[in-house]
Amino acid sequence: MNNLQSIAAETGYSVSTVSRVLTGQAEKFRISKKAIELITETARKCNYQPDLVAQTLRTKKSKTIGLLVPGIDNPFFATLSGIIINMIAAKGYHTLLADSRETETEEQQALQMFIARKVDGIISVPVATSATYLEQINRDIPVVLIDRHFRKTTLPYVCTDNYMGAKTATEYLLGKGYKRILAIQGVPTSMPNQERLRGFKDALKGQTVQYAAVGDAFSVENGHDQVLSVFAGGKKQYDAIFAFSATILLGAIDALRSLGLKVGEDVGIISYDNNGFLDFLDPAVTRVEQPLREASELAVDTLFSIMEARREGRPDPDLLQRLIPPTLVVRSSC
Amino acid sequence: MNNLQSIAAETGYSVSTVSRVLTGQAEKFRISKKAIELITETARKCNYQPDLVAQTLRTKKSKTIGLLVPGIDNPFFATLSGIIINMIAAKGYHTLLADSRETETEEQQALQMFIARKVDGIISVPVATSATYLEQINRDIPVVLIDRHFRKTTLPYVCTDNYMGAKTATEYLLGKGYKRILAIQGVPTSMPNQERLRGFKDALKGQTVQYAAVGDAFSVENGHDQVLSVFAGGKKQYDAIFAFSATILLGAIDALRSLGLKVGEDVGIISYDNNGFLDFLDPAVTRVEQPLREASELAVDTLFSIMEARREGRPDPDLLQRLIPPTLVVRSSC
DNA sequence: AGCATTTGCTCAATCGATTGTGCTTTATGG
DNA sequence: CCATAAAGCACAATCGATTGAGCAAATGCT
Repeated sequence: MNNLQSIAAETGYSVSTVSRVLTGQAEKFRISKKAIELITETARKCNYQPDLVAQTLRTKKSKTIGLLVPGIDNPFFATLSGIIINMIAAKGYHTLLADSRETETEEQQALQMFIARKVDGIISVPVATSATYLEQINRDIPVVLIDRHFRKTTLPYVCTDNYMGAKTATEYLLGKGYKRILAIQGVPTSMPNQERLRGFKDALKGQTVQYAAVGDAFSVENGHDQVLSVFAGGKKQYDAIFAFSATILLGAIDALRSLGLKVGEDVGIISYDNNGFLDFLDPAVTRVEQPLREASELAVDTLFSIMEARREGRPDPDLLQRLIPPTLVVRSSC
Repeated sequence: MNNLQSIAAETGYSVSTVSRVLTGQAEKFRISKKAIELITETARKCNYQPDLVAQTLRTKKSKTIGLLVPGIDNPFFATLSGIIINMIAAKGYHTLLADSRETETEEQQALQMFIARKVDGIISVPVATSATYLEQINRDIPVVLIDRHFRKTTLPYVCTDNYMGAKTATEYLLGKGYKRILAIQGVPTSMPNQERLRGFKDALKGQTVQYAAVGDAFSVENGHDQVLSVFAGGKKQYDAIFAFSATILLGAIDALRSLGLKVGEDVGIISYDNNGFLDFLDPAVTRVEQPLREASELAVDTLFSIMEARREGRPDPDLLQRLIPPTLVVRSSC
């Protein structure tokens, strides 16, 4: 055993005294210097580590954050998770990571699990189409959304301005003189996708440009399949492609090559997402980069400030619902 | 409230009876059909969810696995984590993810945390140079190593055969007629790196080939810096480069380009790691791919079978220490 | 000396589950 | 009709911490 009881027995003090010493409440309860020293020392030499489970049960604080993403196998979310996990660790908290795999039921299960495990806060890339469930959870456990949000919600979120990003990208294509533009989109129900689509279409308003938007997933296959079916028969239907994610981009490039079309020459291409690899493709891919680190930091800080406010009985800080502007990184693919 | 007590009050039965019914031990304790139905029904309509923290405290089983990687921001480990997390989820378990950031102290802290949180098992990509600490933990909590292992250890592990992979890659380069080969390595203390280096050197034994191994991290910067300093002054010191990871590869390519050297023509290049992007570089990169999914599956299954054996008081199953052979994926970069 | 205060600690309840033991009540057998 | 067994459930301890309340001894004050 290595618990309060054993230390109490060892030192001759009671469990409560030991507890108060080791939680730093010694002076508040007027524990003698002698007791403090003896207890601290025995704890050290026994290498005592408090049982976090018991602590959680008693205090209702687990020092754990639940992180929920829709697909950890997607490099975008893997990167995002990595950043967030390290920021959480820097605050002395731990992370329970769950993957909803783009499905609402798995999302709900994960959230239930978070609750049952008494996480102190939740950071989520939501999949559901309605905010109500998360808003309800937020009454008990602070929730901050990242990357995706709901149109009207009382939940705080930090996303990048997908509308603006897509609009900028599209306008860039127009400025380059492209006249027939194909957008390949990701999950249509997700807010980033909807916003990118809106930005794409708005940029094209009033322009004499042929365009279309196809696709349904942030995946390599989707990019591949859409290009194959749209360019079927070797017709050069479009002179530019706007890929809504790097994964889509890869699939699209692959398909273009298999059709014998030269990327950047026959078909200009522009992408969304950050990915170090994009600079190493030939041609290097012009893209809309999202400030992931900044967004993550804002989200994590917001979550912790809400947690702190609630701990102290204060009202939640001002509702943060921020759209961070992305950056157009110009290379040579269009 | 939404606990056993409230359901007990609601139904008029005692907490213990409710517990036994809801944990499926009804017949074992001869609970009447009437009681079973009433309790099950009330639990359902109250949407009762057992408190996993309390359950863990009492049973010492958390249904949680601790996953420890040395750098979640590295795409390789991000992918690996993603695969493992989903496999763990499929078994009905949850994942606590920690990042040791290649440092032994952070690794130890994470492991301490796993213990304090009563994880049922640990999957780790170890950073420490000695196995003793992990072996000690393994006496209480099953530990399975993945990707990295220790030379002599009683711990089960699933790694890819890095020696063979590097040897094969190097022999491939030799077969192509390269005479001056530069290896850029990653973390020198890590077993995969040591094995790759060994394979590299063994392949060169008895060959009239000039070679060197430089570098110290699985990072883009390392690849970049090593190439710059080795090729300093525009001299074409080596006609081929063996990058020990995809990240190193990127840095190297970047540096080569900045020096005006054509990848694949002036300098042949071969890499380690799987990464979908490698096929899209120009030229597509010849590489040693590791069967990550297979390795993960083996590791997870092994962990769970050990957990099961111990639960039932059986001895651990046969010690699994497997090196899975990697695959050489031939493209056009050398 | 006598009372109040401070010091230094212990007791015991509590969080929400699980589980060994034991107590009624009803059924069974002879 | 009584003994025994089985059925059906409740009691209370337990996991390892935290925490409000309270008690005895030491000290201060007049």
